[in-house]
Amino acid sequence: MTTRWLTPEEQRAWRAYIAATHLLEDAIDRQLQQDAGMPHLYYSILANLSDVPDHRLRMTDLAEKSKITRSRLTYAVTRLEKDGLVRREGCPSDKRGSTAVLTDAGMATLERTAPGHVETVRAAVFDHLTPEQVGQLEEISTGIMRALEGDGTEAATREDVPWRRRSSSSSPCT
Amino acid sequence: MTTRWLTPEEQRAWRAYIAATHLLEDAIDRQLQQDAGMPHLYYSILANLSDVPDHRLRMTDLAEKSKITRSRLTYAVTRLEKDGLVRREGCPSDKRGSTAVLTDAGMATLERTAPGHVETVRAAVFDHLTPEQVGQLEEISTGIMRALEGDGTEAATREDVPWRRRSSSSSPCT
DNA sequence: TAGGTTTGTTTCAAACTTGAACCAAGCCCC
DNA sequence: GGGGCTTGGTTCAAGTTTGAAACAAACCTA
Repeated sequence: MTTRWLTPEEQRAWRAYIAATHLLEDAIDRQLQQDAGMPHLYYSILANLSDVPDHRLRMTDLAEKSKITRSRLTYAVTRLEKDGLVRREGCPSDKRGSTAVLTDAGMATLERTAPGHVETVRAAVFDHLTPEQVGQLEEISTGIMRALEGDGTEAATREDVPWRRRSSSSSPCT
Repeated sequence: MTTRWLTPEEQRAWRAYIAATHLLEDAIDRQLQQDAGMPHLYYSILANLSDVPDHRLRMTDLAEKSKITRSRLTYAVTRLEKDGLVRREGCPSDKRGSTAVLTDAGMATLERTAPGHVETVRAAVFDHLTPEQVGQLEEISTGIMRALEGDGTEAATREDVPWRRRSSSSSPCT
């Protein structure tokens, strides 16, 4: 089958998207490194914990929620634990499991640095988007997400796609 | 000044965008690592070279075009040079400068792997976007780009805005 | 034209990411 | 109740990224 190349419009959109993404991640990383002493991903991990009942999550669930590999999360949590922002707890009901818990210091860091982070995101993104565009961004992003995660309703045709990840649901381990 | 938090709609859009971006970069990196033996960024660098007259660009211009730091580019080009896909040439007219040139092998690699890459991008992104959404994606991305390239982290970088790019105007270095 | 500044690029160490290999602990099933 | 498979998580080496510092050539400017 011959390649279906991108149309000129698609190419322009793709290039703009790639460029915007690079610039944005750079800017956010710089700001958070400056103000919170950690890259964006690490901040997101804290945020993801803060955002869940009891501020605790099984490693696998936290990786899933953060859209990163377990290996990467292990490294990140090790660092955050060293900084005292997160603590690991074993899981009594499943001795393989371990649970990441946001500490008070972690919560405090989050609260102290959230305003600056939001301000950066606003300045870079939302301050010049119309409400319609906000909706469009969500829809487009959700579409990409679904295509890559699979939503379970379209099993057979996508079975061969190599990058699909199985979505798991492990126990809360409270 | 009190923080202007994100509205619920903005939050949803932001989270979806972050998630989509992570998943997409992962997927593309995996595909290209598989098929071309290099991460997306390195492929983009080759593509950026292929896309310019003579397939050659001063390091700084290539970094600018690729939206990455010079340091990162130096590392990448060193690796690509080791693989024979790019070659460095000195610049006679400005002895500080060096120029990255796409080799025939680099061009061949690009041609061999482009279809698979496009297919991945299509499957993840464009196959489920309407033409309107493609336009919206471009506009939103362009807006973010503008906000971040104009909003200076430092004055010197801002001087480099299109109308007075000394490197590209003064020394094509052919 | 000597000094200081700017510009183009590289280097270096420390931090981070990757993917495969690994180690337990649960699970299954005869 | 002892294999064999799966799952949760970590480890390890190799590769990549970062930001600051180093360098050298070019550009002032007095």
